[in-house]
Amino acid sequence: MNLRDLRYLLAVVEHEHFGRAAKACGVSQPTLSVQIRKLEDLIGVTLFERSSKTAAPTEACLRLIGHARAAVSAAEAIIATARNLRDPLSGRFRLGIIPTLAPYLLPLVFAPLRQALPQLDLEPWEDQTSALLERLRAHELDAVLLATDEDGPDLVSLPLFAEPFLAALPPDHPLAGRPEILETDLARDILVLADGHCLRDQTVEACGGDAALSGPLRAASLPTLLNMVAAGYGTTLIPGLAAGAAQDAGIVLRPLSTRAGRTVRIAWRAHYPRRAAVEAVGEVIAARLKGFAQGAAGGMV
Amino acid sequence: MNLRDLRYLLAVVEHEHFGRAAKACGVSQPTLSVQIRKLEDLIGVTLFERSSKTAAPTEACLRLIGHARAAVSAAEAIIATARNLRDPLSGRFRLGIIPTLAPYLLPLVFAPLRQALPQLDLEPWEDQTSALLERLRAHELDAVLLATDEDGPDLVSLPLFAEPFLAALPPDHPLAGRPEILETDLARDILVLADGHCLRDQTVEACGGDAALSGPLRAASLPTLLNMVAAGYGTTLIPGLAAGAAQDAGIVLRPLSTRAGRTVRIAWRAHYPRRAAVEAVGEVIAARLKGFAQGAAGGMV
DNA sequence: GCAGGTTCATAGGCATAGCCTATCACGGCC
DNA sequence: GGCCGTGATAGGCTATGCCTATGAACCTGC
Repeated sequence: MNLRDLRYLLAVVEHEHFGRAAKACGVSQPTLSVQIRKLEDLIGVTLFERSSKTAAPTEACLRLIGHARAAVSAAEAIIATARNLRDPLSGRFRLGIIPTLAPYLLPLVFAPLRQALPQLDLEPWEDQTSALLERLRAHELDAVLLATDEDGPDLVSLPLFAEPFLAALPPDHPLAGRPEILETDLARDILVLADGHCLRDQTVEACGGDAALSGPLRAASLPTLLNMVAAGYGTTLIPGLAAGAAQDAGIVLRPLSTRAGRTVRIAWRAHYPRRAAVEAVGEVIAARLKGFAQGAAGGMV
Repeated sequence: MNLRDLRYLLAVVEHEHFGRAAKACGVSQPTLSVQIRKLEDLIGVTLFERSSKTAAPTEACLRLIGHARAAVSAAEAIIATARNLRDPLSGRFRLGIIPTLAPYLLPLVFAPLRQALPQLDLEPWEDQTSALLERLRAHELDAVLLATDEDGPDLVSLPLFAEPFLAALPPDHPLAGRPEILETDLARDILVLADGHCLRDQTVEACGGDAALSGPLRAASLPTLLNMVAAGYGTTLIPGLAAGAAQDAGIVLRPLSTRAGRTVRIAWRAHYPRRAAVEAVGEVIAARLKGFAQGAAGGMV
């Protein structure tokens, strides 16, 4: 059976006349006659009582056309729905973001994204890098924002902006008077995040290995870590976008003499079909953060 | 768009794998790939994210498959419904019957019809010949039972049984003593039905023209006419099947010396597709009435 | 009663859509 | 690097759907 046949059927039911129905369908009358006959043979039911005057739908035909109408309109609904879905810059877009980035980046980019991509229904999802990559590979996310470097050949990514690290010190810390800090000087009393946070590993690496990181404290989140630093438990490195929050907590920030930092990327599956959406989102974020790397040293965005 | 394509689409959604979906559809994998690709081109939406591992439905695809399922199941409903409608001996059957026949014939044939054609949903419709033919031609009836001879080339008919006329007399009528009656002897005080009843015209004709039919009374129905005869207003001819009712009314019945009568036929449109149903109904009625012409002279069925 | 205009059905020819097999291209995995 | 898996592509065949032309049945009007 064919949707075309059902359209023919409905046309003949409507016109009760093969010739006029054929004209309405844009085909010749013989075409319609043959196709209707085939349909009758297929379903084993005579659909029309033909005479030299007219083609009257049989009782059986009238019982069937409800279903025929349903099939045809469902097909039309597919076309109509597809038309709305056609724009890759519209629809749901599930974006994974790491926890050390989300609370500081989202407030900056939410409004610009809404303005630049009004049809895109952005759904942020916050989790650590490995969990995000798992969800991305499972098609549960459309793209992720990461601060790490590699994720495998099945994914591709685009760098968005560079984010410098800053030394975060309690106000009364011995190093607080210096204009810049050397990371290795922090190692003595540095505090880090819990396992799984990429920022933890980057902090450890910047400070020259994990030898000194023996403290019992592993902050579950960056805000907690900032509070601990403010309370004088130790020092840490923070990503530049968190500078505002750190200063609000009463923490002294100093640039690193090495200018160490991390690069934030947007990553997605290599086969993901809405690449245009990913790139548009990335572009808006990159534009909003343009020049951030320079300005961030002063603690501003 | 084609229902086949939608079936392919649903199969790939279900299996998330072109090869297995192809096997499920009974076609080759390239066939499926090409058709899905065409569908994507047609609706302008990427339906699957292909990789070397699997074919994952896109968000847009998942929004569309509801409609696709609706279309496919509507098509299947057509097939299923058609299967039930396929038997011409099932379904509604609207049978028109003339008023001088309906009340006497229906009680005889209703049970046999129910038994012989249990799937046939018989709907009797009582009206005079011309109205019945009009409804029949308008496809509002499937067949009609008539006692006249001709109805035009667009209709065909089949004789079912012969029904003799009987002379109906008040018990105290001068002719009541005779064993048989000559129709022309009835003409003096004969009563007839209202215009439109075929029995009226047949009575007039049997009694030798309308010369004597000057009475003001034109009974609207046969039971009324019987009551008038029983009350001594005059005589009449009745169809054999009404013998029982006439005797119950206290009327004397006598055979006609000419053995005049009428033939009851079933008629239907020449193009009517359920000829088998018409013939089956006719056959049951004819079988029930077999031998009636002989027995009817004695007032029995 | 027969010509002319309906109706739908049929026949023959043509284009193409759909299918198959064979093969390619890519990626993952020993 | 070879091997298996995935889906995509190419070429050839067939069936199907379409057209025009024609036929058969029927009505209508002269």
